[in-house]
Amino acid sequence: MDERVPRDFETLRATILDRRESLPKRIAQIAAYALDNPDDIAFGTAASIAASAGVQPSTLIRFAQQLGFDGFTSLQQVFRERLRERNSSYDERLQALRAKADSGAGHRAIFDGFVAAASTSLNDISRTLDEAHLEDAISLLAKAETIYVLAKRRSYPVASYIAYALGKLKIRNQLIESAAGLNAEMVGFATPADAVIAISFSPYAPATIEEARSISEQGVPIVAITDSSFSPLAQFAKVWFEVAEADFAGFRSLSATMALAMALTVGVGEKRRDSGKRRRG
Amino acid sequence: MDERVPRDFETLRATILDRRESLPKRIAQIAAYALDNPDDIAFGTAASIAASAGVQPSTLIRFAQQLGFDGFTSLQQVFRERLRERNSSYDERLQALRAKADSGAGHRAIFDGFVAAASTSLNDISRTLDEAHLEDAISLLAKAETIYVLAKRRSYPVASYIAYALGKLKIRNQLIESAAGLNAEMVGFATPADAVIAISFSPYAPATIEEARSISEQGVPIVAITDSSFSPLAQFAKVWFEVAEADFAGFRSLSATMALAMALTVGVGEKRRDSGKRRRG
DNA sequence: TATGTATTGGAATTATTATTTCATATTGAC
DNA sequence: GTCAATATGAAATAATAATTCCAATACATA
Repeated sequence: MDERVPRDFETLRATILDRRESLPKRIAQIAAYALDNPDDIAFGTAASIAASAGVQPSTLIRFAQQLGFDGFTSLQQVFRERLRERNSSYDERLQALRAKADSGAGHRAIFDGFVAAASTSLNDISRTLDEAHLEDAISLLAKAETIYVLAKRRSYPVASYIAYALGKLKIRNQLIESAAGLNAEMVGFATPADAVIAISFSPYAPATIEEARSISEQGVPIVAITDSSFSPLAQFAKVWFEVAEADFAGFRSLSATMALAMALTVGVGEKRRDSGKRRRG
Repeated sequence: MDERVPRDFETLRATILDRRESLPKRIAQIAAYALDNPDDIAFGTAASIAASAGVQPSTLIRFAQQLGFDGFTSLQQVFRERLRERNSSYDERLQALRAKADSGAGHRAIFDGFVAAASTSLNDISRTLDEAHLEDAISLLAKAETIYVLAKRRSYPVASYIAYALGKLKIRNQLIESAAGLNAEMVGFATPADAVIAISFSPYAPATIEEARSISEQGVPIVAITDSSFSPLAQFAKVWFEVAEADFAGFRSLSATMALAMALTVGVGEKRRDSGKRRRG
């Protein structure tokens, strides 16, 4: 028999979702209950679970068998394993990660190091983010006709994600790429009715700074994401955010910057939807 | 009787620690085991736990009774409740944040949501990453003459960061961009001596899949980062990673993918340096 | 509508597991 | 060293829980 039994929760979940349509009524009922209340499956007895889900214990067993398990008990193992793996608290794990990464034990340690750096950065930013700045930045950007997105090198991935997200939200935007010498002209099109998101970290890419200066001289408001108050970007910006990313193996995390970037993007999307409603309503 | 039975894990833990000195030998043994392996207590049977701890089942029951429980079963409830709460905290927090953001509770909630999604994703991946796959992927990539990086749309920011990092590490690489119809030719240059990092998540960009297929038919080994075993990328890949990113407000986090991408990149850098040393030394 | 097939409910059966019991061992006080 | 009190081991027993079975029902097909 090539019947492949799901051994981890995610596979199991996918399998259930996949077959959902073809399941008999009562089996589907217990399937839905299982995905909605995985903890109950992990700890309950066949009888108690069946009762909560409104079916007979035998149905529960048939459900398990239909998925390839030989009974309820082995299905339950998967749900228990899931809980087991989520066990240790976040801080404990982070601490363990740091220790392991420091001890330099193979490639897993490298990975752990990046995870730890990302987590640290996220922690930091959620502590230090200035809410008023966030509101200001979003208001400013929401009013813009076109949002220009300006970033090079290390910050470029963030810019490209912003551009992608703005596009999906149907917000007009222009990514200022460094393909040719066309940037200067592109920047020249911006007017005070537009706005810029500029991202740059030390060592600041000279092109980014130059373009930011030039665009701000045209009276275009800038929202900057950068790493210190000494950053040249901070001087040109109407609103700026200080984001401290932890680094590992010479590369800084992008996770905090990404989170902020997405909050700005989605925030602008929401603000536009709201004010659109208000204007129309 | 004013015998106060600990109802939550922390109280229980404190109680045990408090009485540690005065407990009989075997009871102390099971007490230590319980605090060291709380998960085993939560999921095991009296017999299996007793065996692991090196005592008789009856001792386990006596231990429970000494703490004021009326048997092993009620002691076990406390250990199960602990897991239940731990587990729900993250998912529930994310869920709560989503609800809060939906209800239009300010932009800070959106930001918090993205931070939580990123944290959750990092949490997940550091739990589920397969170390052997990581080693395989790094070995494979370290041997490549040129590393091609293939990703579109949502995954593109990751690809661009990989390309940036590879460049800084002086590792020859080629980002397959979608600027023009040149991709097909670019892909055509790859040989079995090269390698590909391909990244794609559901809904898989057709271009990515097509290019991955064609490049794998040329015998170029592929390392894929994708989101499920059903992904078409998984079929073409020599090594593939399953990364589950949490989403918020319709946008998935990239943090886990980024961490993995950086680990691959830096891992390849280290491996090359090492084997370079060996060759020269 | 008739007929075979798949699904379901509920009780009987089997299994697993917790608990109790009792014989034995250990410990500490005198 | 002896005695009493306490602790422990091992197996018997009780309890709980999973599974199976069969009759009843719903469902689809001709």
